[in-house]
Amino acid sequence: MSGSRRRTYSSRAATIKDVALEAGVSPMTVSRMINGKSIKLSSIDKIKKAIKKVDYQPNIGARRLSGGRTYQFLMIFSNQYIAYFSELLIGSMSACKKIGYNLLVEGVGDEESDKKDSPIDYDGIASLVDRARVDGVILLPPICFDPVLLDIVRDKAVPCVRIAGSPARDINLRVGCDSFAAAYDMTNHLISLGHTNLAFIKGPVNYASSALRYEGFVSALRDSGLKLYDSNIKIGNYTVDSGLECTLELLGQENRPTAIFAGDDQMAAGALCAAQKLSISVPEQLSVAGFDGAPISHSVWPKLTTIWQPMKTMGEKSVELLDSHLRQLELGTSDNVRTSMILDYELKIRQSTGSVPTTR
Amino acid sequence: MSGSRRRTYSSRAATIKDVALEAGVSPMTVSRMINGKSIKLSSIDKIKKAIKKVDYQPNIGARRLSGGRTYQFLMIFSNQYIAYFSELLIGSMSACKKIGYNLLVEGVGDEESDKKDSPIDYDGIASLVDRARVDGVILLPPICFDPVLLDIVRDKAVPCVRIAGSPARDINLRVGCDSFAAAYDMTNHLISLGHTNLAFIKGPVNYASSALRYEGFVSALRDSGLKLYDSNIKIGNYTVDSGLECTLELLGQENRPTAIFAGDDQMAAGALCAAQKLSISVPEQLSVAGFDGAPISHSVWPKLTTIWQPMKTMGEKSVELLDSHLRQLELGTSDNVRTSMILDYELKIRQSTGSVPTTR
DNA sequence: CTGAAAGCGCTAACAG
DNA sequence: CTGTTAGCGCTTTCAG
Repeated sequence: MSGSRRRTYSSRAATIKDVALEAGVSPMTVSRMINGKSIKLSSIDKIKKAIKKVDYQPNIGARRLSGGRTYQFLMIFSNQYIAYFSELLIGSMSACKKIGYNLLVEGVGDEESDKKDSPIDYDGIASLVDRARVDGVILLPPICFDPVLLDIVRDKAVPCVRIAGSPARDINLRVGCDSFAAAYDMTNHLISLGHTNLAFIKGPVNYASSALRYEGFVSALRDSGLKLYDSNIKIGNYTVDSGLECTLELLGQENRPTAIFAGDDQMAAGALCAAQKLSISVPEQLSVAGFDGAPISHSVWPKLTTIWQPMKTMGEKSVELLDSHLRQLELGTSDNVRTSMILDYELKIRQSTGSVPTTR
Repeated sequence: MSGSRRRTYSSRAATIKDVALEAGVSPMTVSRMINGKSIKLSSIDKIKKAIKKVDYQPNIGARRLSGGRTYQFLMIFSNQYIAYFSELLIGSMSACKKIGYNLLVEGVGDEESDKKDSPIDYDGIASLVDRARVDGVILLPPICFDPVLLDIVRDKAVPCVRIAGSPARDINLRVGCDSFAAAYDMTNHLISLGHTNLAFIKGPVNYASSALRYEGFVSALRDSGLKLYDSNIKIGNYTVDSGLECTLELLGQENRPTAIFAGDDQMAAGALCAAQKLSISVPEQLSVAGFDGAPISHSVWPKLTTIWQPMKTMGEKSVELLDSHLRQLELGTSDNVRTSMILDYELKIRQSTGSVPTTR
């Protein structure tokens, strides 16, 4: 008969009491120390040693139960882009696990039809985005541009980090890449290949990222003294089909472009489809570039030249940012500063871009 | 002055007490009901209604603190297929949320190179797959076929559900689709289009799903009295590149097939690439079919005819299966039965398959 | 089959 | 700066 009280499993994990006993202080002092509250004289060392000695790890369950925090973060994403964000999700989950947090994930928007104007269940979200339920919110693009959602977050006054290419509204926390610079770089790559007649497929006009990417394109053109034809600007909606249609239009005109820079990889894949339909070979007769480094970018042929973004890291950083913000809030450290964490992107040159065709 | 006691935030979340009050029973009865313990007379209905009315959701922290369970499930997947499983992941997460569980997600295998034989960190996994840490494990393909992993799970004696097309080893819980039937159906679709010279690209030989899909293909051929040429069977590894290579070989031979059925959508996409490379138009000169209904299947052109599987539902069901198994264990209900939950697939006929070419 | 009592590990509130 | 007290929401005893 094993004399264990409850679980048949191994020995009980160390608690704050064990640490207190070992260090010769009260449990409360240990608790404060762990939470970085006010300062203790010299006992700080004793406690640290005690923690190590008994191998103490806080019990989230208990913390959540007693403290004001929920130890939960909520990530909100658009169903439409779920496959694209899986890496980011994994990154956030692993970061959460590290700091003893739980990650809730909520998809919004209609999965079947993205035709409708606003299929977002704002009320449902509002009930989730609440300090009583979560300590913080992570907003993924493109819903991080949604004004209604932004209002909800501000009204609920819950800490929030946006994963986006630009600052916005009242949300101070952000992690992202420099979309402008990335688009600028990509455009220069195209220009360095000899292209002078470039086209751009923008994303939806209400997404800030679309604008930034477009601006980067325009700036690079301007800085190289190249002309930008109005007819070379199309607007898609980040879907393969829209990329296909826009490209069909682009290639149907006289003096058609020799390089198409799509605002994202989906549309770039669509551009590839269009080229195929018209029997225009890529990259020999047409260069196509994407943006995002999405899985699809290496599932098509030719593989897409694109801007790769560190999705996993972005997921991790967003959680860490939220956590450190929370700590500062707790300590009362003033923290009304905008914090943007800008990560490095990578220009991935693959097979979909090449020199400008010589035969005209 | 708002009279709230602790948090300045909105109203407190519903507890078991609220439910008890609403239903007119003691909290204990509610607790028992939630845990499926012994049966209550008629109050079972009242409690159910009360739960809905007050919008009650169990507090994991509290449960974990008092009970012997960890209220955590662990999902293990292969990094390589992360994008494909995002839907499944979301399904599992939402199911977990519903039953008050926390979902841990662990990716295994090298992300960069899938060349190495076995880049799986078995020791790391072993320390996670432990009753003391998680109440159950969900194994995704293809790692759910990994013998070492299967051994670990059995040794740790932790409840486990596999998402797979076939039963295996000592793991009793499974959710999946009937891969054999699906492949059989797809093959018949191809045959009904008039094709008589069909090829198949198998997945890795050590995956049970590969074998089943192949068997379905072979059976359909046999049942239609069609001949199967050895040269029309190729083996890929579920990547675009392997699909491309296999197809190149397939189309390079004399008397080449008019339809290619790839074991998954990635390889089917590769087949499309190969056709494009050889200027063979799909579906006019060649039909291509995939399997999985992965995101990529509608990102390519022409869109892939494929077998769609209800990934989200599979994710949900896997959690529910684990949960009900746990309940039965707790109740002492004998439960050494194999439980397979087989979900419906759908044959999605899209643009990559068509009638057999008339011009030969 | 049901209820009451106790306690899981931790932290907010209040004293010292 | 520190300790005491109480209680978070739930489940495990243990009585009815």
